[in-house]
Amino acid sequence: MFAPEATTEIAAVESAPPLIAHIDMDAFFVSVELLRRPQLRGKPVVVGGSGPRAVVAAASYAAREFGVRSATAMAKARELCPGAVILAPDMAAYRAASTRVMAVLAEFSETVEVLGLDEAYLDLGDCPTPKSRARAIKHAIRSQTGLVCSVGIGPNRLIAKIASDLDKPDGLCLLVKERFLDAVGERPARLLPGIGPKTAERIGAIGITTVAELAAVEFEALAAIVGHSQAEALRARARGEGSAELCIARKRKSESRVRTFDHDLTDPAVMHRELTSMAERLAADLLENDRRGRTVTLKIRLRPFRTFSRSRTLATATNDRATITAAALALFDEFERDAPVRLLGVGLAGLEVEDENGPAPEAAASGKPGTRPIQLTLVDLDGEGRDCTTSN
DNA sequence: TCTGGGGTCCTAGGACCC
DNA sequence: TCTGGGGTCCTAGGACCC
Repeated sequence: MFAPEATTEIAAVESAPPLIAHIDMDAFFVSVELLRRPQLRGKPVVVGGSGPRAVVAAASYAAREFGVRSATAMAKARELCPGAVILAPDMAAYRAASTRVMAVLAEFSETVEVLGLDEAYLDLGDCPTPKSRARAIKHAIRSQTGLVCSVGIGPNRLIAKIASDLDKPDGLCLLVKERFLDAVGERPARLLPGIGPKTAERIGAIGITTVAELAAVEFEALAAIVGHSQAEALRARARGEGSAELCIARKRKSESRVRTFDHDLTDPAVMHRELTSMAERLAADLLENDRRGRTVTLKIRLRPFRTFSRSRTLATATNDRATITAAALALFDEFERDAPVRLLGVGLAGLEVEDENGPAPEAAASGKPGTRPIQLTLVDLDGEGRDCTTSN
């Protein structure tokens, strides 16, 4: 179905839109652990914390057969699968493995959008033989890292992502737009990214449970329950419509540290200590990367599970330890608690990047002193650093 | 499913300005 | 002056994703 080399260009113009591949590592954290513990292959293995409130970070396929999934409470996971081997997360190892995987992907395309540690989109352009390209990618990842992935190929990000999920693990699936509803129309609408438990329940209330039903729903009926804007987005997704633009240099917009306590806290002095410690770690990391932000956010979760946030925007961006700590403690002291505290967190939003070229664009635009403000502003307008979130 | 940690985007109301 | 409309910023909460 794909044109031979000589007519590639014509084929691309006529029918073949640029193709996107979605690469999704299979049971990533577990698979990294298995590299150094090969004797556990095929067994139920769970990566997760050990505290009373820990959850599963990753489960092997053998463990999934017992009903253990990501985000299952560890206590529940042990109950479901008493024979599971439980391993503590080793994020440094997973980050290192992720870096190796992404390096392999970079050999195949200049345009790679990394999403988290275990996923990426890759622009295949008008590749005439996308399936053999995908096989080559899978083979390279396996031979260079020892890890297995699933690849989905489609005309846009949405279809590529869904395709990568259809054939897991070790999958390879190419899905064209025309066949989208044939392939997933009868599947639950929950399959679509952006439809979580709440939205699934809401649309279920008007009788929509499958992708095909969502694709065919009368617009006003859908808009009445999820709003016009979301209705538009959901229906488009159900029809396989989506963007094919990748963003290779996303800028982080906020950074935070949160902690759920093994036992709920009631002593304000202890909470002050915890907040101070988180604010200091946050500030240290921001300082190390030369990032500053203006809005300090306090996150607080009360027993049993009520979550609140309070924020304050400062006059200028900062990464100063004392400033962030003082703002977080002030927000905390102003908050009226009526129950013990399960979680506390400190965040900084509205981040600017201060890289080697000079101050962040905001600072440059507002006339603050900097080394080379004009160059940076220009680079940022049309360079790779362009913020792509607006073009989606 | 007694529910982690680190993110993103969206919505909605109020303040404030012109 | 009894009262418009648009734009932007800030705050809080919700939903979702990996």
